[in-house]
Order: sequence, then structure tokens, then C-alpha cells
Amino acid sequence: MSDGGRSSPTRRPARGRPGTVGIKQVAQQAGVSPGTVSNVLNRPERVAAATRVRVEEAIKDLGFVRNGSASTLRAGQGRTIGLMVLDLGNPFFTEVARGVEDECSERGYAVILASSAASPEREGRNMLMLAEQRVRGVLITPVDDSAGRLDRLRERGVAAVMLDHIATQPHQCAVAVDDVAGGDMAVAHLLSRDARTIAYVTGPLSIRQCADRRAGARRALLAAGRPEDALRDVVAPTMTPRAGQQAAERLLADGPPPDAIFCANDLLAMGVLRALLLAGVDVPGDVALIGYDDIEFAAAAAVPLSSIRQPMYQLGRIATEMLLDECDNPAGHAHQQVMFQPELVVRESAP
Amino acid sequence: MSDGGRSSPTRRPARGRPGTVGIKQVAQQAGVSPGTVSNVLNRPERVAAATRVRVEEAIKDLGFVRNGSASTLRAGQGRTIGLMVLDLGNPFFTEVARGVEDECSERGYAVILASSAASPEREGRNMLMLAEQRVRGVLITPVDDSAGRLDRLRERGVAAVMLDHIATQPHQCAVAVDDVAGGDMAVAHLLSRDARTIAYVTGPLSIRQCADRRAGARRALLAAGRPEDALRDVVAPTMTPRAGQQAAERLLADGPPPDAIFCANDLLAMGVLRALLLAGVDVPGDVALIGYDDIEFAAAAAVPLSSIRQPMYQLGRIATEMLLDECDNPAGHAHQQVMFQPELVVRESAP
DNA sequence: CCGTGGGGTTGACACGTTTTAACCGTGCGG
DNA sequence: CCGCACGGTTAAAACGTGTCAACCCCACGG
Repeated sequence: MSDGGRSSPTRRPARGRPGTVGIKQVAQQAGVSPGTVSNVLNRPERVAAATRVRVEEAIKDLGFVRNGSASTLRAGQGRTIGLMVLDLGNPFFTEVARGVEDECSERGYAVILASSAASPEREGRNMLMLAEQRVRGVLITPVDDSAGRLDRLRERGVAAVMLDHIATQPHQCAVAVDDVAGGDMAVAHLLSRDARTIAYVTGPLSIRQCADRRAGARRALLAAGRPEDALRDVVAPTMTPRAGQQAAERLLADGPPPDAIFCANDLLAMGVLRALLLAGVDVPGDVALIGYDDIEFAAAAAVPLSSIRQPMYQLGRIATEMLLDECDNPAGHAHQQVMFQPELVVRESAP
Repeated sequence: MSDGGRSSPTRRPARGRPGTVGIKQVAQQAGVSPGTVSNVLNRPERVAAATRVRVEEAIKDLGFVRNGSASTLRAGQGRTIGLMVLDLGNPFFTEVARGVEDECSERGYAVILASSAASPEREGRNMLMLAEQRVRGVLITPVDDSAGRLDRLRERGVAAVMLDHIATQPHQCAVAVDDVAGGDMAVAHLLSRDARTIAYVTGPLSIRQCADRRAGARRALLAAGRPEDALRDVVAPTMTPRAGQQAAERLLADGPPPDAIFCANDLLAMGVLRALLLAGVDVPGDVALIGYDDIEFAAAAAVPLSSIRQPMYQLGRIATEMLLDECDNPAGHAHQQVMFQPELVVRESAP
């Protein structure tokens, strides 16, 4: 009956493990057609209750697990998104990743992790891999302005949300934290404590975050009627504790210390703090200190750090929400740029 | 000409984006058969140089990117592994993840990230998802002893390597760091500085790492001819700075401070340090302090922490190497348990 | 001149799922 | 009594790639 392809003697055994159980083994066991099994899996409401339980039992008995590749191939889209971060070593990004993973795990999505490690070449390579995996969407902290790359993705039907990066184009989703406001906040707080001279210890100003926080700091100075050059920049080559310590040592060697120091990063701030304490400078008595990010270790420093808290975890969660919403409803999706407001956390280093 | 399927009026447009270019569009453009394109992709040496460049040009022109789902489906295996960590918030695991990602990125594998968040239920859920994605192998920090789960995976042909966990069965790959040796090392160092009384601030002793490090510490005591109870345990409920601080406060309130404190974790150690300094205890003058893990922030603490360094990044890399080797050569693969040796890093908190 | 061998290439099928149109009773309104 | 709609189910056609037997062509030895 039907066309009996069964008899073909050239039939090879399945490529995968011999015992691979697919939808049709389940169907046979449940005395039903493969299509019905698929329906049980994807639209359970369309199948009669009695049949459904029979199929579900068969699934459990045989230990069937659906083949995602086949599903993705046929349906044209799977339940996978890509997450491309700048630097897996930075607590900021790992907190974001935690938010992304939590949200995805709850909604049954898989996260493919990729790190550009700040290298455009590696970003490209990983991007290609994500494209091959036919991810449904991508969360990305772009290394440079990769608007072009993202547009090409969009043409392929891959949604994208930019992380911690303001969108340069309107047809683009993005979530970020207002770094200008954060810088303003930090310096305004220092000024309210009657700081007259303030230093800004920062990473390279080519990094948007560093530049924005500086802009905010200057805005606060202007608002207080101080000259902009009341803020003294000290640029460190990288944003690590070591670099912060060295920057602070330079600063101390160079004349009388400022009343307060604002750091672009808690990692820098921890190094700065160490240099100050080693030099016998009292914190906050002689110099007030404030960091940025409010990473977990900030509160555990020798002198607990005041800092500007960013909702890192929330950033990841919201970005994922936006991305998945766009995936589920590409037409009626309004691209939006969400800008979180940072928050001042006052601790002992700048009470 | 050939079989003109074009004329069929019932032909639906492709499900995916209209412009989807597949292997056959490339073939047509290059004037060659789809099979040849596949060969160019997978066994370039079998195709004549001239044809190859023509195909490669066509690929570039059309912007073709291979469909990983179809490839995986047909070939029975893809280039994807799963990484299941215990806690994305812990720098230890993120460092491991960094190693895994680097290695995979270099070898063209994709990493699916999953976190069990120490919940067996969530571990199970994510495990199912990894199975659906037909990952080629899994790197896992098991929440409890999930030997059964791993065996079931293995039956499905999914390789597995346990991370930071000794294998309970011989047919199992595992990489770990010798925690007993680490504990020994730490306490031996403290003893060499003439510490007489030592406290061990630890997380729950049900955590293998905590228990092993304690065992090592006692071993060092015995080796020095001290009674085992020269080591006083102080158990904190979690391994965070806050918990460490509270534990140290309890310790100080409870009698004269010990000569030295060994912490199961740098996070705990940072909290302990803070408590000591607040209480006016000099470190290392009055109390020497040593942590574990040597996370980046340990060196940046108020008093830079001595610590036991674990090769976290290397752990991830090696584990990945072992996993991929097993994937590429399942038959001739000898399961092995690699045990790394930790390393004492001497800084000011216990010189 | 014919057979043979081998490098290149092709055609067609299979992988496991989703989807859609068709099918099958059955109850109901006309 | 006929036709129709409807809830359930099925058969079959894709989805895009990998693989393998078959094939073609040309050079070469007999």
C-alpha cells in the first residue's frame, strides 16, 4: 500500500545514534499519525484530550526529545537568540548576561554566547556564526558603530537590540543607561559636600561611556556656577584596578590632591582608593571618592565605595524582553530606545 | 529544461524571508550542481581549483550563509556545545566561561549558555533544551551529583565534561583543581609565619569545595604537629562579602582574635577584611588573612589579599579542549580526570 | 583501437519536523 | 432527505543540506 519505499535494499541505517527516537516512532507507539504528534507538541488545543494523553505517554515512555534542528529548518525560525558582549571579564557584562539568561530560560529560549573581546574581526566572525545558527535575534554591545552589520541582519529577518549603546538610527531598538545623568549625579553629590577641586579618573575618552560621564560631570559643574576646568581629567589606558592605582599615584605626585575624585568605573575606583590609603590620605576625610557601576565588590572595599548604580541585570532582562517581543510580532513592533536612569548609592567613601 | 518544477501553480513562496539564498542558488549562479557547492563547503580538497573559486565567488556575491539547522539535521551533528554553570554572578564561573568561549570561538564552535542557578529543577529544564538543540557536548558544573543525567546524555551520544567536580565514575571526563592541596598550601603558609591559632571562614560545608579546602587545612596542621582543633570553623550561610563580614564580627565578639584567618573564598575574605579593619585590627600585623580563588579584585583590596590562585580561565579552556577532542574522536578517546594544582599568591594580607 | 582507471561532478535521496489541504464521520438546519 | 459545517485526524509535500553511488571524460597502457 502507498508507495512502499521500505523494500529498498540500499536503505542505510540512520546516521545518528541507532536508538534515535523521532516523532514517527512516537506516532506508531501511540497509534496515531506523525502530524498529530506534531500538533500535540505545538498546538495541543487542536487535538482531542484522549489522543493527547496517549501521545504524551508515548513521548515519556520512549524518552522522545524533539529535534530542534529539524524544527527550525522546517518552521524557518527557532527559539534561539545570540548575545554578543564586549568583554566577559567585566562584571558589568556578566550581570547583563545573567539577566538575559534568566529571561530566556523562563521563556524557553536558548542563548548563544559570543564575545567580541573588543575586536571587530572577532565580532564579525561570531556574527557569521550566529547567522549560520539562524538565531531569531541578537543582543549586541557593538565594538564600533556596526550599524551596517545590524542592518544587514535585519534584512535577513534577524531582530537586533543594542545593549548599552544609543541607537544612531530610529528603526533600531536599544537599551542604555543615561551616562550623562550619571556623571552629573556623581559630581553634583560631590559639590554638595563642598568639594572645590575634583578629578575625573577615566578610561580612554574614545569609549562612549567615559566621554558621556565626563560630559555629565561638566554639566554639573556648570550648573553649580563653577568653571568647567574645575574638573581635572586623569586618563588611564585601561579600566582596571591596576590602572586606577597608577593614575592616582600620578595625580598625587603632581601637586596637592583634589577635594574629591570621580571615577568612570568601580574597578578604577578600587585602584584609586588603594593608592590614596597607601599615601596616607584619609577617605573621605581628605579626599571623597565616588565610583561608577556599583558592582558587588564596591560595597566590600576597605572604605565602602559610593557609586552610581546601573541596573545591569535589569538592562539584560528588558533588552531580552524587547527582543523577544519583536521576534514574536515583527510587524506590530515599535522600535524604541529605552534609557534607564542611574542611581546614586551613598556609602562611606563620599557620604 | 531539467525538471521544470517552476510551473507548478500551487508553489508557495519560501517560508523564510523571500530573498533567502541557499546552496542551490549558489550552484546555479556558479553553473554547478548543489552537491559541488556542498563539497566546496565541507571538503574543498575534492573539488578542482577552478570550480572552487567560481563557487566561492558566487557565495560572496550572493551573500550566502549556510543554514546550520539543515546542516545539523542532515549530518546528525552540529558545531555547538552547551555550558551549564552554577552561578553566573560568581567571577569564578565567568572566568571559566571566558576560557570556554575563547576556545570555542577559535575552533568555530558555538556555545549555548545555561545557568542552573543552583536549582536542580532549572538544571533539568535547561538540560532538556540543550538536548533539543542537539549539542555535541556539554560542559557542566553539576548542582548535585547528576551522574545519572550525564549517563543518559552519553547514551544519546552527547559527550560531557564535568567542571570543577571530580568524577564519580571512571568513564567520565572531568577537570578540577585540587582543593585539598589548596587548603593545605594556605594553612601551611600561615603556619610558616608562626600563626598558632587559625580560623577557617567558610560557606556551607555541604559544598564540596568548602569541605575539601578544610580537609587540606587540617592536613597542614597535622603535618606541622598541631592538633586538628587548632583550626576553628566559622560557617557563613552564603559565600558573599556581606556574609564574610558578619562571620568575622561574630568571631571577634567571641573572644580574642586568632593569629590568622583562612577564607574559603575571596568574596568572604573581602568581607572579613572589612570587619577586621573596622574593629581596628591590623592586617597582617594582628591577624594574617588569606583568601581563595585570587579573583581580580583580591589584589585591589584595601590590604591586597594573599590568596590561592586557581587557573579558572585555563580550566575552561582545557575542559573545552577535552570535550571537543571527545566529540571529534568518540571512539579513540580516553576519558581522563585532569586535576590542576592551585598556586599560592603572596600579598600583603599574609606576607 | 579498446579497455581501464581515476579525478571531478552530478542526481537523488534522506534527515525529522511543520504545515496544509484533504478526508471522514456526525449532527444539524433547511 | 440532502447538504453543510465542524472537530479531529491524516497523508504528503516541503525546508536546505550532506552523502554516496553512478556517471562522464580524458589519459594512458596494452
